[in-house]
Amino acid sequence: MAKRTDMPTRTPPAGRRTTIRAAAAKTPKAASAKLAAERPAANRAEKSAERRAAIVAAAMDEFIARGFAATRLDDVAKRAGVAKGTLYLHFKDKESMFEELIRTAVVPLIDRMAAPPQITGPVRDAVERFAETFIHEIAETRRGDIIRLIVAEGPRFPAIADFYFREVVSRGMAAMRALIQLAITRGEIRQRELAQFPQLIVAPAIVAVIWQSLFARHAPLDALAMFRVHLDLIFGERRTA
Amino acid sequence: MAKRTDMPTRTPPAGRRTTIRAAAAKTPKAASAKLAAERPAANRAEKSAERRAAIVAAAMDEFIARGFAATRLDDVAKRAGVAKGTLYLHFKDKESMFEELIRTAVVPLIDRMAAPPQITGPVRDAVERFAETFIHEIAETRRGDIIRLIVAEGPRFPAIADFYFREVVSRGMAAMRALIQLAITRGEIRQRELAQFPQLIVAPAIVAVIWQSLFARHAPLDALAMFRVHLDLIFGERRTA
DNA sequence: TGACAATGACTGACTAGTCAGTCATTAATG
DNA sequence: CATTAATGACTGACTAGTCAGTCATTGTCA
Repeated sequence: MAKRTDMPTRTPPAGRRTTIRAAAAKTPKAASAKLAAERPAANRAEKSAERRAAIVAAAMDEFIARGFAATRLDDVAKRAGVAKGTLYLHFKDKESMFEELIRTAVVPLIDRMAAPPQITGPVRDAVERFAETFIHEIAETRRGDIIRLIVAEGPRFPAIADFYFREVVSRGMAAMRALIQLAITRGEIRQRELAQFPQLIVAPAIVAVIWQSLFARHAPLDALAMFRVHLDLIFGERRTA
Repeated sequence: MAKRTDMPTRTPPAGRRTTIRAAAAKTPKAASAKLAAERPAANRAEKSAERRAAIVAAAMDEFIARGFAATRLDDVAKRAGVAKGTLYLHFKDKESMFEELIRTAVVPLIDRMAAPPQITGPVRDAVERFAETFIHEIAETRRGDIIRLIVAEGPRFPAIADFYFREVVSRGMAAMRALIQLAITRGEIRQRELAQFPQLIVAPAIVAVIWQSLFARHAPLDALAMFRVHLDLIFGERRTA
């Protein structure tokens, strides 16, 4: 396989940067203003957390771009601006790194979904707000790539597929089903069978995510407009917004 | 250690060393012997075609199960019952093998889709027949895994994503759009905007494919029933035929 | 406060494999 | 027997994971 060809903005050779001798007004407690010239105050714990964050970000980029098997930890380290050994101070091995990464990345999804749906008006409005959030913050951002990554690697990482199903899919399905049922009792939705297949509500969003990854360059997709038409199908057409 | 981070249980080395002349002579264990024995009247061209088919089938299994990067050609050869060198008599390298494989596998999709939609009754019936075919022959078979494979590897194989978009997606979209427009003029579909997003028609089918790969074990999905509800949303409810 | 010691985060050369692709040798075919 | 097909041992490039050593930071003491 070809080696890296991109690798934008080569990060400097890590935090060697000794002898900076910044004219920092030394605080009484921390005489550690040497390396901390760049950032205000960074003690050991903070720096470690920063490094970990850098590793996580770098690993995310690489895994998304190449998938699990084709990602080289040397590249992750280089992109994070650390030595390879440092990776192993934060993660047991490549596989744990990958799984932990996915888990971390999925948490925002869960939080977003766990927010109470705010049903102060028509159910359709709640669903539409939900869809706007999803499309704006997931389908059109890097989080969408994570969903694609789960689809791609799920079969080889059952632990990840299980986790995702348990934490996101089944919960989201339950929430959707409740919403559908509410809408049915209110007379907003006529198809009672829809409650059996909450997947139908979110299917266009999933397709939008995939489309953006694979075909955006061929034919850009206005995911939100598409979803609004989809809602018209479910709730019946309506004019005002 | 090294890169033995793969999950699949490594197949044991099996019978090693020594050119086993005797074995090939008596039992149909050896692949070459088997082929020759089963098809007595196989000439060179036929045998070559058979071998190629065996390689294609084996490679498909491996690529689907492991993805491109994690698939070992040694395993493909073993599964196909040929030596590794034989692979290179049929394919230039691993990458060509993968791309050619996808292309080969996608042809049936195209053929299926290219079949004239047979609009002798309501448009809904045509779409429903189409969906039945799709779900029965793709979502519930190995071809569905190929779609997942394209989703998984597409970003790293633009040639494949391009090919798939050109040969399947854009054609399918055009066909769907024509169908929608016909249904609109006939009054079967009310939402005129649907013609702008033919993706909405097939979205549940795509989701079904992904669901089968990832979550079937957690919660089996009756894809056909789901699609019928979906069609009710689009065409309006109707009692079963 | 300044000097020295202890700590442990970080490094990167190195080990122990792995695997795509090659090619000399052997088998099959016509 | 002359070709062509097939084989599988071999090579070399590549990479996950390790670990002995470095040095910035922190703690201690006068």
